[in-house]
Amino acid sequence: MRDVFSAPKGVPDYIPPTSAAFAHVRSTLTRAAELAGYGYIELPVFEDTALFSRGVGESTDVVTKEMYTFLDRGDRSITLRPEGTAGVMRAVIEHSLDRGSLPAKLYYAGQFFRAEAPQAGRYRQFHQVGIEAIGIDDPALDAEVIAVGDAGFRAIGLTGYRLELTSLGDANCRPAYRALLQEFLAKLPLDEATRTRAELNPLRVLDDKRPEVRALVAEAPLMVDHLCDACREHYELVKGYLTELGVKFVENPRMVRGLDYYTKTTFEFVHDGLGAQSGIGGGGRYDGLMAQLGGQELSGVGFGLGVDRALLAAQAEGVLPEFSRVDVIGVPLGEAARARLVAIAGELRAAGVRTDLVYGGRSMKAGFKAADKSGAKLALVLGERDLEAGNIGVKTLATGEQVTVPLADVVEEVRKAL
RNA sequence: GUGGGUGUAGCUCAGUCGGUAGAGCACUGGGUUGUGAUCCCAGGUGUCGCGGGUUCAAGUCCCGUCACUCACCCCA
Repeated sequence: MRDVFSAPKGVPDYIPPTSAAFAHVRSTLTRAAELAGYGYIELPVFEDTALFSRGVGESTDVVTKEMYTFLDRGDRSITLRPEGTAGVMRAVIEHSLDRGSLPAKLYYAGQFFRAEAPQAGRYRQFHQVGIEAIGIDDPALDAEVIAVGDAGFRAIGLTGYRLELTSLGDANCRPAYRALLQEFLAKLPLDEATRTRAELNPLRVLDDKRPEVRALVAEAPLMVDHLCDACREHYELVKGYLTELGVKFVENPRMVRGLDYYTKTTFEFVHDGLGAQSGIGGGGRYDGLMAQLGGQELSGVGFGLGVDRALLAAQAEGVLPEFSRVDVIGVPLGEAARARLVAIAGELRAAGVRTDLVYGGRSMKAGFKAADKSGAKLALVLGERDLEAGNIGVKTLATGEQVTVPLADVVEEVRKAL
């Protein structure tokens, strides 16, 4: 084999026909956001490194060991965005969207980057569709955000996932709980790495997958049992609204997210058909983030949905439709016919019909093979005899039926037959 | 960063006891002059991941290395 270039480690290429399914999944998710009144925001894929270290949190793995960070030509520290919320908050503050009508409801779609060891469903460049509702702390908004994610996955056709929900408390009640949990964890015979994690972010120990650790923390105190009155009421209301919305959920009081900014409502969409990387989306409310990034003291709520993983889930469930790239393909017999079909293809495209031609002066048989493989519904067959008669053949490839129509009417006839 | 698995044609893979590499699919052309999917015929490619070692002889055995992959960790 020749020495050819390959894509960087852990970076997926999506090529036809899979790329059509990928685009479909992404647009289905963004459509769900649009249906709830979220406006599109287009942001850079790199930002000031400090935006993420301060926004996402210094104690997270994302910041400590997974960021693509480099110095640009002006010796500024730049980082390829590892998640979407910090950038949205930066833009909201910079453009004073928080001074307008609230909540500011925004959605985005694009690439994100984390330098992890790749494995099934985990890439170094991955795609997310995300939404953020900023500026109002209303449990109904939490429920809306969750429902939008759920609606997006449903619209793709997914059914094999569950929504896990919990509350992480807020600045009033979490510090006390955190101390309580740390006290509990300090008494356990944990290995060194886990002990370090217990100091840095004790909640994360509750989410450990190793059976021996799970057993150790089985009796650990849980945040949901130590919520302050305000957080408890908020959580109860979110659950009530979700029920109103018909969104099913299960409570998972041990759920922890990888980003430090979450408070109160926190959720994750988990799919069982994907192997180890089972989270297809997640999010929650973040009370302190905007102030942390130099903005007002305003709360927000949002999610990030994994497009790559949603695609894997859809493939695993077998719910993706077939995607064709063209509707009509012209099969020319001879030079004069080719010239005429080139013109007809232009007319059809202008009329909104996806049209391709068989190129390369191939034989009739090869032409029809190519037409068959194109996935087109109709083939336009044109030869010298038809030209003289002023006709063209319109063939339905699936059935083999062919009708002859006047050349002058071809666009109209094609549109009728599609 | 830590473990396991796998590297042979564009793809999926076979290759026995060491004897200089095969199948299917895909692709292209043809099967009588204007009709595809089935069928038949024909056509091509490999530094057997890479580097060393053992041997008369290595895809096959040994060592190293790289890549891919799955899992841990973490997460979309």
